[in-house]
Amino acid sequence: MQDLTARQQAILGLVIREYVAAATPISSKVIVEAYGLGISSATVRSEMARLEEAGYLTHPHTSAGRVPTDKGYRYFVERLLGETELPLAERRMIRHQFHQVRPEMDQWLKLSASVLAQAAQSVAWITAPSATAQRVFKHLELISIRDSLALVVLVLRGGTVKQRVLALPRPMSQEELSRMASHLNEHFDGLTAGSIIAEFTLLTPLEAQVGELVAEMMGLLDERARSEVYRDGLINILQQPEFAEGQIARQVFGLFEESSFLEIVLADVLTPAAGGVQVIIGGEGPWEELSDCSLVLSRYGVNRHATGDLGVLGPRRMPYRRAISVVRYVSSLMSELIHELYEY
Amino acid sequence: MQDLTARQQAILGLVIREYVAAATPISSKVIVEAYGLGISSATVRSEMARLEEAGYLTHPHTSAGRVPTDKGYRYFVERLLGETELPLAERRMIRHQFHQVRPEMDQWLKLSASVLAQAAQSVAWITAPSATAQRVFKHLELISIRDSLALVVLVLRGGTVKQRVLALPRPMSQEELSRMASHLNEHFDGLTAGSIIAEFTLLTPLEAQVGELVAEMMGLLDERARSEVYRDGLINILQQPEFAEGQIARQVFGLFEESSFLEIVLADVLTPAAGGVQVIIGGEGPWEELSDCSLVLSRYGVNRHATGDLGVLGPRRMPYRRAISVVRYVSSLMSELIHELYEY
DNA sequence: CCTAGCACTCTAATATCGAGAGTGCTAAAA
DNA sequence: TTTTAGCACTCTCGATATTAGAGTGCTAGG
Repeated sequence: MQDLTARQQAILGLVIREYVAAATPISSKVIVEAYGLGISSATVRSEMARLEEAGYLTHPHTSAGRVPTDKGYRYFVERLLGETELPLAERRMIRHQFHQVRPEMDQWLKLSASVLAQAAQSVAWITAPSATAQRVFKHLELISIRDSLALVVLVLRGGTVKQRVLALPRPMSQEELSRMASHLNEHFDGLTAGSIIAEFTLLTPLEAQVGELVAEMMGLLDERARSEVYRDGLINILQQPEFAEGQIARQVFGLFEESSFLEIVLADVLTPAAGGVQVIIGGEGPWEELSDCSLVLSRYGVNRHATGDLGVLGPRRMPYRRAISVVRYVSSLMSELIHELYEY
Repeated sequence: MQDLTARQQAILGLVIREYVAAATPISSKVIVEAYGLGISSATVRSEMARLEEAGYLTHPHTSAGRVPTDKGYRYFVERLLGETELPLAERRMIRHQFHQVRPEMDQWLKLSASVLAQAAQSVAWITAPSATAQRVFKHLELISIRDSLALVVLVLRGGTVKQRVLALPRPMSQEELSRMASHLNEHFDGLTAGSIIAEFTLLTPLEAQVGELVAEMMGLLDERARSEVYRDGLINILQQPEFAEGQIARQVFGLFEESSFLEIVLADVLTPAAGGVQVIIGGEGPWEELSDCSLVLSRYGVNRHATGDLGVLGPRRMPYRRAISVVRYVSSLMSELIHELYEY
């Protein structure tokens, strides 16, 4: 396909801008009235006809205005977006919010989802960062909850903390538990889950049992973290006129709630091009049910150590520039925070 | 109002049953065809007319079937419900699910919401149990995450565990931290948040700083827990024909997402009659937006120690018997689990 | 007191119609 | 060659009319 003229680009851009705002097919008249290009509606019409021929616009029916096609949106996203960095004021505000909350991962995740949803006026989600590197034991603590119930607190190198309740075979005092913990700390220091299991021969049966739990916690981290998805702005999608009739909304909703769907997105789309912001427009993705939706997503985190995914989902008629900006910014902010937290 | 005859009760019950199932006004014909009472449709009609006169049924318009009023539902819930215990098989299944997950509060809460939503085919929510009794310090652990960042793990009497990251004024080794922790454990053992603050004069500035954090964690527990609400089944409400048009669904949705709303429910409704299952039908509650919804809710937990709230929200046309059964059962199950956990 | 029968009412679905918005084309103007 | 004014044409959308039928209320007879 040969490229569009500057005027065609302008018109395509304006049609998209208007359509995103109005959610109704855009006529040539609207274009000339709203943005006085120095041309008449007839000229706009003929340009529109050419854009339609080239596949960037389409017609719901003969006497209706124009609507962008997937190809049109795609061109817009790739060629006409211009500056996509979030304005400084907004960056400041978001950053400020992050400094307001307690410096803990779940707070950040919740806030990320909220910021994304708010800024893009779409549904937003973010997965907890999961380690892509081998997990390494750092410290273990055993705390008596009551007679034969103890709390295992596990700290990994990098600062991840996990806790789990352990039923003891017999009542044990805090002193006993502390002794056992310090013994295990000596043994396990700097080891991975696999090597911990190899140590079992040197331990008492009870210690081995704790070790097994520890290894399990280390191993399970990834799966568990992956299933931890924070969502926000579900209500936003109901506001959109394309989902006014519950039918479609319900479908999307269901698909989105299903956690497996997100895993597939990650696997299929994000892995190849980790880092940048990905945009999936309407039917481009392999999901029938999402053919009326667009996704803007990105991977965040520190490569080879801890990464997660985040993004927003909205109608095809999405404010792409805004969505891309905010996804990019939140993604980089989260990466930064993780970097700080892990202090590599 | 004088009481209904047995036949009127039967007809009222059948109308409600049918209406709940069909979501469409119920005619006299349907009643005699579906449930052959030994009477004709004309008789049913005249009984219906009397029920309408008495305020239990209503007419959308002259030539439509009957629909229950709030008063009709109320009568049904209070007088016609019969056995409301969940069938044994179902109780077993639910209990089994609870024994499948890890014995941790957040797992239970998540599962509760899911079970409620599933069983009542409605939106379900549950708040984390928050202590109504004074919190008492049990144990503290300080774990080095990296140079000048430590993890504070706090265990309260009763088994609640909370963790928080603490920025240290200078780098400290694990040994130093452990020493400080054991020192603080001696000082704080068995104290409440208030008494902990009184101890500060006997401590080093750094220890006092940790103590302050601990006191804050103890004090904040309630508020924090209250804001922790688990939801499930949001999709179910979209299935209901009364919410087919996004408008109303959106309203309810928004109200429900707003956490403040739940607090009000708790305060207004549950406090007076803690324990039993409460049913709020349609416009009975003070919320304009929920005039088309019904709530079935209950408080769970161990009185004066730790209680939370749970419930389901659905259209007025709700399967009350089922909803009440499952709310009651899950509530009692959670109470039991908490009781076990706290082992009073 | 119950029921069969019937007139009456109101909805919901379908068809019809006209207004208006918007296009595509053409012929003239730039 | 490109732009524009003008106009015929098309199609949707909302309003109105029409109709079928579901369901009631009433009455009179069992």
